[in-house]
Amino acid sequence: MAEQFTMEDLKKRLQERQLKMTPQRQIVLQAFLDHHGEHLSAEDVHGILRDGKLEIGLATVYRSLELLAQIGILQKLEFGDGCSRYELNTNDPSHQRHHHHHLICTQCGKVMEFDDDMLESLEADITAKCGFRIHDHQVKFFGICKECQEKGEN
Amino acid sequence: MAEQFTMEDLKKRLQERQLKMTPQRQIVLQAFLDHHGEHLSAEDVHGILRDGKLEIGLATVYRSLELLAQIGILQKLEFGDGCSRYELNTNDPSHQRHHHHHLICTQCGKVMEFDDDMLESLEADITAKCGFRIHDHQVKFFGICKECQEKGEN
DNA sequence: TTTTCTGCAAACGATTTGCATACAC
DNA sequence: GTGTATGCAAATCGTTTGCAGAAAA
Repeated sequence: MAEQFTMEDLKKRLQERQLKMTPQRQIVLQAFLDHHGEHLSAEDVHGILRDGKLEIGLATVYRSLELLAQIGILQKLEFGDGCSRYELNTNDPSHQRHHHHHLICTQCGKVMEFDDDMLESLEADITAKCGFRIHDHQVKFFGICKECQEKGEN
Repeated sequence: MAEQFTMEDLKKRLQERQLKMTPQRQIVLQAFLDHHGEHLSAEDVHGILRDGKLEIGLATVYRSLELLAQIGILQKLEFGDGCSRYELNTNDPSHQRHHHHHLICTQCGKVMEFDDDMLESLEADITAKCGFRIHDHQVKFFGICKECQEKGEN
């Protein structure tokens, strides 16, 4: 079963790599825990923390996001809106990756999610044919969301 | 059968939209025809044209790339290397999209391609469940390419 | 105490924009 | 001729970096 990351998980992963547990790294993770399921940019995180009266330098936000992605707690995403976004990974003890794809509406820009693990067979196929050892995949679908379709019918 | 775009295709698509056929737009398309299968950035295209003694402003390259993508001749790609890249679409008269996925080596940064049209069933599934009308998809696989695996074994 | 981290401000690089001129139609 | 496109340079915006001081281990 997929679970959420805790501060303890963060501490453990940092210690394993001789990295330090700092309040800044904690509050960046906290922002994602408080905004579960959202795709936050560095500016988003900075604003969320600022609103919560938690001061942090923007450069530190950038550094923390990259670090949290490197140690597997966050996933870096590119939706083509001019900035990198991140989402919380699932903390799955069985090491099974839990995948969802992103549905990007080309009209209103909304990003929805769709759960699916159907690409594993495709990955096996690619490895067999190309010798490419796959660690991860990202799938983006572009189209028009239900709401925009309904608006367009008027 | 998938075919290449020609200058006539470009002219036709421009005229359909009251846009003008200019030498700059032609040479940008020509750069992609001469570098079939490559993923070119704005700087790449600018350099290719400059090497061919074809002067063009960098801003015009950016504007042409965006325009060619909008009229369906190019496909915009994001590989997370800090710049947008474009590749030539296939000009398929039967309107069947011809898909390939990108395999990105996280070690050497090389981008390979893998032909596959297996996501159509997944698209139908998404449309049925979410009412999202899909126009296109992009799939990126991250992993280690064959060569980097062999180097790592030493 | 030693090493790493933070915050600030400056630097950076890709991309966009304003505007006068040039060109396609 | 009319409206659009180009080229240039300046502006913009997300992101990175150098460095001195602060904090974790």
